[in-house]
Amino acid sequence: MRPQKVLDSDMIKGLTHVFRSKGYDGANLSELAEATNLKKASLYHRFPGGKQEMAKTVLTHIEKWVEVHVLNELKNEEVAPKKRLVQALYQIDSSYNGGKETCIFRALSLESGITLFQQQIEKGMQQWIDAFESFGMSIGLSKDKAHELSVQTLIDIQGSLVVAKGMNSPNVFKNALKKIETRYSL
Amino acid sequence: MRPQKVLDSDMIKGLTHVFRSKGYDGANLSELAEATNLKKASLYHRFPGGKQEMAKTVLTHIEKWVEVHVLNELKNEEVAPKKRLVQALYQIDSSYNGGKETCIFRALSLESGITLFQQQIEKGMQQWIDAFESFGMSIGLSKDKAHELSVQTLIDIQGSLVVAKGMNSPNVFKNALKKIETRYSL
DNA sequence: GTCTATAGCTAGATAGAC
DNA sequence: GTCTATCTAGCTATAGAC
Repeated sequence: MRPQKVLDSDMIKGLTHVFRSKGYDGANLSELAEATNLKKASLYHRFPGGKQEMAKTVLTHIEKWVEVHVLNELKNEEVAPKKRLVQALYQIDSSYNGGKETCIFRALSLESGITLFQQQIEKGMQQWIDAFESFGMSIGLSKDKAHELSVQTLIDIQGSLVVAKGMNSPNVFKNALKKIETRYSL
Repeated sequence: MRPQKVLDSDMIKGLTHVFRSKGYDGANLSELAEATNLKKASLYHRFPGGKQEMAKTVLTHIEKWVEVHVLNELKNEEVAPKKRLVQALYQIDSSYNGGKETCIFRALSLESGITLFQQQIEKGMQQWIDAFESFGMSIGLSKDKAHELSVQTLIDIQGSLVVAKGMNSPNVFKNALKKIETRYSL
């Protein structure tokens, strides 16, 4: 077996960046190849399922990232609630590059993307809601209240990213993160 | 002059639907032609600037819609504040088909779209913020508070549309609209 | 596993008849 | 103003050498 020229992790990083900024239709293979430092045919060797498999892999990879950096962080009862929340929000902030990057769920939510990835997107969003919901309950909120707040948290993140992008003001996202913190009033 | 086969208003309606659901890259001319009940060449006759001009026209048209159905509605001091707000939210609800349709700003906010339409999208979002901000002030909120609430309102609308689409649950949007109403506590 | 070269197709856009 | 027919460039994907 000949060694890979590019590590899986680096390759996925490149694919992620392109799909996030361009969406599914807007991402073309020339760009995906360039972003991964591979040629088109090599990408097809690694992803026999083509562009669709590439996007799916990106979604799966992000799912794992969220599990580690959001879900587990929020659940870590060895750390004080406030600190847990702050740390999770910090991770979120940097993963969206302070509001300058788009969310992959949104980027893949236009018709062609949602048709192909509805299940994974739904699961991914549910993961966020579950994470914040269980955090809310761990600090003593009722299940209903915790659920409501977790949905609002996801809405705040997604909405502020859309507005930050559209108005070219990453601060809208930054402020939304601060507001999320205050909503949990710790 | 030979009469138009399709009215401007109907044509724009068709274009709007395609761009909203597919985004700029995902919308292709065959579909745009089909949705407008015209052939490709006829579309080019009406839009010499091609696809870009079509999308730009859609944005301009929506800008006008918002001015009439959101801005003017919220400003109409002949109607009681609560009623004004409820009416505006009702218009918003039906324009997004109860959370099933995507927002044009979001659909055109991926890289190729934002590159072409940044200015118009920014202006369009500012219009929403101004509308709700002046409404907030008209019911006695401070300028700062009114501004904060107006930004939150736009975030709630955009975010709930993203989540509603991703989770295939239009109710997320419906609930967000209700919450917006309560936030103005009238 | 990676590459060059290319197949096969569809995209956006145009020419010219009616 | 609308249409059929067509151009060219770009797309996804594959073949086959190394």
